[in-house]
Amino acid sequence: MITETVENYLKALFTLADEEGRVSVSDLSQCLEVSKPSANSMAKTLHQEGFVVYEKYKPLVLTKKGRKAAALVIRRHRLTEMFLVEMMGFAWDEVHDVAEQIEHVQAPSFFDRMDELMDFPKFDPHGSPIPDKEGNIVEANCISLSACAKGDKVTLVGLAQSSRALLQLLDGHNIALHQVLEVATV
Amino acid sequence: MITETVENYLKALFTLADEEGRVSVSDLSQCLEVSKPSANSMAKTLHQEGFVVYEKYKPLVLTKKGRKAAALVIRRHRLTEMFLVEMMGFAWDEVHDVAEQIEHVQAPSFFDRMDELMDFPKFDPHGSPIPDKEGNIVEANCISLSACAKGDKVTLVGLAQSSRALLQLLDGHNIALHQVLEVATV
DNA sequence: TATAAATGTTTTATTAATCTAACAATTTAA
DNA sequence: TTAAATTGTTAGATTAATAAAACATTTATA
Repeated sequence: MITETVENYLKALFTLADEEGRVSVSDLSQCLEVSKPSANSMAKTLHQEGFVVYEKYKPLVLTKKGRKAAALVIRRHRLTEMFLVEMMGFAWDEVHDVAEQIEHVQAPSFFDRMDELMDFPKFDPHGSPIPDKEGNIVEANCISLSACAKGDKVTLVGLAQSSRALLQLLDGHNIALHQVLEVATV
Repeated sequence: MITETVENYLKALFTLADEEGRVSVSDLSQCLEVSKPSANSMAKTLHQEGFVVYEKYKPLVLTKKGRKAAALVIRRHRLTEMFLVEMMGFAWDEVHDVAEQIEHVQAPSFFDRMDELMDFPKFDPHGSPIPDKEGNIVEANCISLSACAKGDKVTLVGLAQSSRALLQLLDGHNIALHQVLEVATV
């Protein structure tokens, strides 16, 4: 059975690999706040289990199996976040830590039921796409704020990061998802 | 921080201690399906942490601290079971395993919100009392079926065990909680 | 009460995950 | 192209939880 720790490493790999596809042991260790030897040792384990391709002194690359496993953890995380907000009345800046724990629950029917009760949402409360049951994830159809020009009228559909600080900052300015905004400065 | 394993031992102790108050290492190991050396070793740990009184060759007895900690795990378990049934549409024989996992989530607000959304239920879907936030648990105001006489009209308010088999047997006879029944044989 | 059965304990070992310290390889920059 | 910095690895130890084997104690029974 896949351990909680392995699931966390996979999730980190998936997130870090977003651009490059390749993740250094150093980045991995930093992201998870563990020592480099820990990340190194897990790299070997993940390679043995077929979740990553890994050779000494080379960065890690998720295999198809690893990518799918990671996407399914992220699916559970984002479904949970959405459930906490939509069905349980939590604010979008309160759900991360709880979801971080619930994502490891081994009970497909639990997440299926959440999904159903919410009528199969496609995005989480921060606008991030929810992978489907096969681990497929849709590319967000959007442009980043830095690519906008002054005066552009845009709809906020997602956040690249969703740290508590950022979420609360947006709250403070009464900015929420799906709102139409005008770019004031570049 | 109290580990998941410790929480499971405490829960077992609380349940087994129901009558006697004293729990043998053997019973504990059987209940949790671990070896006797494992249970023995945990007995020492729990004693060191002040959750039980334990002396070599003597049965374990929960301290006040241990009883409270155990009751709070059971509170989370039963709140979760109730939530799964009342708010998520699960059947009463489907909730045990999921609750077994979710009970370990470290997020008081999550359980508080459940409690609130259900309007502070006092019993779980099997009629077992839900301990309050201080770990106090009400004694069920009921008599056991074996103490009934033929012809007695009774209301089913709880189950001493809630194994899947029993729950499904009751389902098969269309017997549910809070139903008025007549004792047919003694 | 002597013996068998049950129960409890110690010792030793394993596994997963982690760390520190020391060392090796690679990359960057002078 | 050598030196410094960064990055990666190995070796050795620790912690929590577990179990098997061997032994000790307690309890039950003949």
